[in-house]
Amino acid sequence: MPDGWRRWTESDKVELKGAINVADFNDEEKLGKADAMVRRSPAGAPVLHLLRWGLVPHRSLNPAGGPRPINARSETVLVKPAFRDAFLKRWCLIPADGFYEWQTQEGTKQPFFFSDPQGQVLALAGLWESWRAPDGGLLRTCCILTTAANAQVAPVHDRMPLILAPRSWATWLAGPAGAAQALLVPAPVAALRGWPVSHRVNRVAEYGTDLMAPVAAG
DNA sequence: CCAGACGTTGTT
DNA sequence: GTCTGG
DNA sequence: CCAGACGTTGTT
DNA sequence: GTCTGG
Repeated sequence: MPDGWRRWTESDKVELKGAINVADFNDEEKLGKADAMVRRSPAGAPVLHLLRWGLVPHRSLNPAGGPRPINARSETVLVKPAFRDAFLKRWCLIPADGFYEWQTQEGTKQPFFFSDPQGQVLALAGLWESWRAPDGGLLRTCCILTTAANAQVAPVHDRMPLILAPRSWATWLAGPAGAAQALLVPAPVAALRGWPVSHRVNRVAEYGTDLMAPVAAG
């Protein structure tokens, strides 16, 4: 592992909240001073840094008003103006205990939580942008890449985050010009486990690891 | 050329 | 900024 | 994605 | 029904 790197630790897991949740990533009190994401530094060495959830394009006039996409399709990221520049220059890894997907069943939506079978924190492939505020401050934002669901997630939903195994982290952060293109694929089938969770997860105000707890479906 | 959009998920 | 649509 | 709102006046 | 906010 290169200088400046470290694996996600248990404290990361605690501080970084459970899974992808917009409210969490935008709530500075909940995030505290935790560094939420790994990104590549200008010098090339990966560093931990806080990025805010929801990509604000560099050209944005009003970050509060315009779209702030939280997902970018890996299949089209290179040809979409909104993502192309970030895809070519600004990569990050976004730690998450897991992610939620919703299964549509006869008019209802059942949320599921997916995570690493050994409970390790996942690294999601992300892009980031830097936006210069009128007062001179920088707003750094990010989004994740999505890909087709693997065989485990597919029964629930046809899309899922792009998950990178530790051995691929360096390649991703080195940039998609090279082998990173090959990383834009669904996770291996054995890489995830999933179960139904409470509908409480639907409320962005709800927060905490208890949202990941298994419940009976329905 | 200019004007206007620029993203994803989902789909009863 | 850069792409698409007209 | 889901939850929750769904308005107007005036001002810069 | 459709839009915005999180």
